[in-house]
This record gives sequence, C-alpha cells and structure tokens, in this order.
Amino acid sequence: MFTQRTYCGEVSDSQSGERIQLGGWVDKKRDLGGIIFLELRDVSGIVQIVIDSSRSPDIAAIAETVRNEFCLRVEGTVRRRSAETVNPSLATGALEVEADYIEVLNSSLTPPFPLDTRNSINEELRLQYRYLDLRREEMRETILARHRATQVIRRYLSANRFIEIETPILNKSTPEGARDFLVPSRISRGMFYALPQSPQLFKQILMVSGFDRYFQVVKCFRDEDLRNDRQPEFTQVDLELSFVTRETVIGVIEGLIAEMLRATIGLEVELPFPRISYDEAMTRYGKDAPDTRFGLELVDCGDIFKGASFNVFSAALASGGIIKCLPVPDDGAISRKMADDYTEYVKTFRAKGLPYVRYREGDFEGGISKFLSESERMALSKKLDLKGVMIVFFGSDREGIVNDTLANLRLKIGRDLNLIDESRFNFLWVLDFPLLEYDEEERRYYAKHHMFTAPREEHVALLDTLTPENINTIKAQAYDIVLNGVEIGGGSIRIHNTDVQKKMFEVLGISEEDAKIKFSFLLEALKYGAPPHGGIALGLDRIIMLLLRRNSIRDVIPFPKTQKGQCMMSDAPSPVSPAQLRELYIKVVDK
RNA sequence: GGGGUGUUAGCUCAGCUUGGUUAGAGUGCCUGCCUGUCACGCAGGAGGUCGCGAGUUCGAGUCUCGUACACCCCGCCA
Repeated sequence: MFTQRTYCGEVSDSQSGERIQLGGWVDKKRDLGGIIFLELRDVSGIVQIVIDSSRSPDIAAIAETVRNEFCLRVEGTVRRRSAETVNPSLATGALEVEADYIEVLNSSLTPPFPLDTRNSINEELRLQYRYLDLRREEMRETILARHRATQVIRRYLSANRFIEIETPILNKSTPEGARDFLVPSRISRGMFYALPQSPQLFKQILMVSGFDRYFQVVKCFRDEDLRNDRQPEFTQVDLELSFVTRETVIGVIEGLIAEMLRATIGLEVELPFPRISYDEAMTRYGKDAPDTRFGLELVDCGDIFKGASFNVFSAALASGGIIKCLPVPDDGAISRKMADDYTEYVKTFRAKGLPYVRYREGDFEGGISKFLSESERMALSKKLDLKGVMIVFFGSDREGIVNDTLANLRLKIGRDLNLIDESRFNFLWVLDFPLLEYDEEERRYYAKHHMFTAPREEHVALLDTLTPENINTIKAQAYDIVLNGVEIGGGSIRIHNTDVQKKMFEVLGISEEDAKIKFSFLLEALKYGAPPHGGIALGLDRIIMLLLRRNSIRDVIPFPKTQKGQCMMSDAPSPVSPAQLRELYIKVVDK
C-alpha cells in the first residue's frame, strides 16, 4: 500500500512541492473548525499535517473523526510554512504536509495515560502498557540511543579484530557468586540447567580455542533482589583477549567508551581515564567505586585518638576498629536537624551513631567537642586543615562499617549541599584489588573478583603465608571501571597456570575433587596450551542509564521487571499446568 | 528476611494534622462552535467501591490493625 514512505521526522525542505506518503500515529489534533492540524508521529519524529475543509471537505470529514493514537496513512504535498507560522520547537517545524488523502488504518482507545512527557506517570501503569510508554519521545530516544550504542560496540570491536561468538544460555550451575536461575531438564530427570550469570567460563575456553579476541553483547541472569540499578536479567558487553596485559584491556575499553559517548550523546571524552588504586579509593572515599565529581574526602584519624579518653573512640580502636572522619564546610546548611537526620541515616549502614563536632574559627563546639583534649583538637585541626566554619563527622567501628557509613554519608551530603556537578561524566579505573576477602563468620576465604583471577605475579608466593590479617597485601590483576560513582564494568587477567590455579583452590578450600566436578572442562582445557588471557565485562544497561541521565535501569530496558521480579505487561512469572510439572518431575510444596 | 514512602476521577495531585452537609482542582474524555493552530481557543457535559479487609465511633477518605501492589534502602548481589 505504501510505495515509497517518508518518515515523519525526516520530511525535508528539499521535498517542498513533492507529494509524499506518511504512516504514523496521531500525536495531537487541533481542530479549528474550517482547518484541522494533525501532528503525525512515527519512530523518526513528528510532522504537521494540514487539512483545509473548504479545499478538501471529504478529507476534513475523516480528519474530524480521528483521535490521538489513531494509526493513519496520509498522503499529501510538502510545503514551506509562512514565516509567522513556523514552529521552532519541532525539527520539521518550517514545513507541513497538505493532505489530499487520509486513511484510518486503525482506531485507538483513549490511552490510559498521556503520551506527552510533561507530567510524570505512575511507573506501574507505564509498565503495564509498556507498548504505549515506548511511544513516548523519552522512551523512543532511549531505545534509539541504545541501538546506536550496540551498533558502535559491534563496529568498534570488529574493527579491533574481536569476534562475536555466542555462548550457551542453558548452562551448568556453578557455586559461589550470585544465586542461579535454574531450568529443569525434562530429558534428564532431576537435573537442572542454570542461566549464565556471565559467560565467564566459556569465554576463557574460547581463548584456549585460539579465538584470541572474543566479544558478545549478552544477557546475563542473577536471581538476587532487585534495586534501582539491578535487574534479574541484564546485558553485558563481554570481552576476553589473549596475549595481553591489563594495559591492553584498558586501552581497548577506553577507546570503546569514547566511541559510545560520541554515538549516544555526542560527547567527546578525554582519554586516558584517571586511575586510582583500590586501597586509595577505600582510604579517601570509603568505597571501591568513588564518585569523584566532588570533594569531601574521608580522613583516617585513628592516630590522633590512640589514647583517647572518649570511650566510643578508645573502645573502637581497642577492638581492632578504625576511626575516620568526614570534614564538611558548613555555612549553616547543615542544621542541627540535618545532623540528627544523618545520625538516623548512618544507622541503616549498621553504625551505632554519628559523633560530630562543629569547628568555628579555631574553636570546637557542640557534639562530642567536650570529650576532645586540647592536643586532640590541635592535631585534628592540623590534620584536617580546618578553616572557617566546618562540621566534622566521625565514624568509629569495624573498618567495613566505618567506610560504608562515611562513604554513603559523603554521597548524601554531596547531594544535599548540591556539590555534585550533574553535567560531568567522571570515568575512573580502580586498580589493584585484593585477591581475596575473609568471611569472619564462615572463617574462610572468598575470591573478591572470581576464583580464576590471577594474583599479581610477585604476590603469588604470598599465598603460602596467607592469614586473615595480611590478606590485603595480596593484590589481584583485577580492575573495575567506574562512572560517577557507579561500577559499570570489571575484569581481570586470568590464571592460565595450573599450579597457581591449584593453589587458589587450596586457599579457597575447594578440594581437587570438588573443582573437578564443578569446572573440570575449564581446568582440563587450561592444560592444552592455554594462552595467557584476560578480559572485562561492561554493564550496558547501567552505562546507558548514566549517559542518558535516566533515574533507573528500568528506564533503559524495553521490558523490565518490577522489584518483585514481575513483568506488569505479560504477568510473568505465572503458574504452569500440573502436566507441565509432571513432565519435569517437579512437585511444588508448601513452605 | 528487615526498614521507609506511596495508593483519592482515565492521568497528575489536594483534602487526613483537628472524624461531621453533596469528596475538589488541573488535565484528559464526550458534545457543540470556531480557517493558521502548535499545551489552539470558547461554551456545556459526563466521570469516584477514596487499593482491599477488619476494627474504633452515632458517624471514617480522615483514627487503629491487617493485607495487596509499586517505589527507595539494608541484608543479598560485584
């Protein structure tokens, strides 16, 4: 029916005088009686259609009956608008199409919510009618930007000799890491596949196979609770390279991200990205993914309070904890009430309280100031370089709690005081992660990244003298990339030496037998001339979310799940028939 | 598993503190008028199980308890 359709948003001045065909949806209708204006919308944008009832009464009669979101075929002549009727807020605003043919291809119910973006709409409703939500300009732009991003990823990586290879979705469940989504096997009674948390093992196998540069834009699955930036299924840009060091991986990713920024939001980014060590990030910001768009750094002041009379501090130090503080310039914005709110806030991170003092031109007042000795005051104002009017918050507890607390408090104050320049995109490499972490309760070691991550070569020997105390001296060849305080990717150079891998399993308390059952194929493969290799995975959804400044990851995923993991549109998950369950040898039991 | 916020017209929200006549606004929707609008304008009209269920009370949108759903956070996840 359409012989040569023109896209609404692409009607151009060069077509002036030409007769064109359009297909789209009624975005708006302005019926002035004798003249009717329709705004017709398709994936490319909007163009104004004019119908003059005195010149074409039949067409005007049809136009009168159309409503918003009717699907139309329109034919007519492109013409320039007179100077005083140009609409500068529309890309095609200098033009319009005088219709000589209108056909209602399909009528539409009145949409349950307005499709123009002025008002915020209940997200539940948007998700229920996602097909309408996706017609909104904001969502359309998001989907298109995401498309451009994935196109650039494929083009850039292909140009850099990466090969796109698919890996299985039905996979083997592996221990550790996130909870697996399981898929029961019908053919093998009582057996289960797991959906991949990432293609980790397979991409390493591909290195052994000699595909020295692999990539995939791939769905990954983790059965954990949802968050603003976490969905049970999400997309990774996954890569792996042979014969490389960390620097090669970093270089490839920096080039890729620069291209992605250009393609999605037209921004030039400065390379290379700054780098920080894990230790420094933890010291200065209290977390391994710092937001560097503003200052307010943490300062360790355990040394100042070594002999403190203030019980809270001395007790924390005595039990092996630390004391850090967060000095904040305060021109009165942090009122007493706010300080109290912050005390409540830090309790969510398991802090017992939030000691603070006010500093005013050399004097300490309020809060815990009466517990500070003269020498402590001196040392503090020197170490923190206190000037003018400031408020200093303290954290004193186990290291993890102090860092967690002050890192989050820093972010909250940064937002409250408007210290964050929202226009910035601060990329940051975080390097030299510890190889292992120690679980106090289970009294065992865990791999911080994963168990195939290589230690730094000069630290391999330290594995023999490992204790929970010296654990942080063993660094991994692991790296994260952070954007505005959000981890957007992480990877490592892998272990390709069987002896080192054995040692790693030993440390993690995984017996040779266990390892064989769980990863025998990878361990076997590594014995057949595995090349040194490493890689990284980027969280595509998160990157798009940050670049487009969307509020949540759900806003950049076409069909996301709610916090309870449900799809409001399709109603998944849902019960299945008893017959289906029987086939799978599955019985649903009560709690 | 835990903490918090919300749920009133198709949509966005007010009303709840201090229970009391017929639950309002804007917008959308419907009808009529209107030949240069672009958030068109003007006039008229329809539209409500105040999420659901108990309770307190002479009387509950409003107070209490429970519950469902959505969102944010802790745990979980890297």
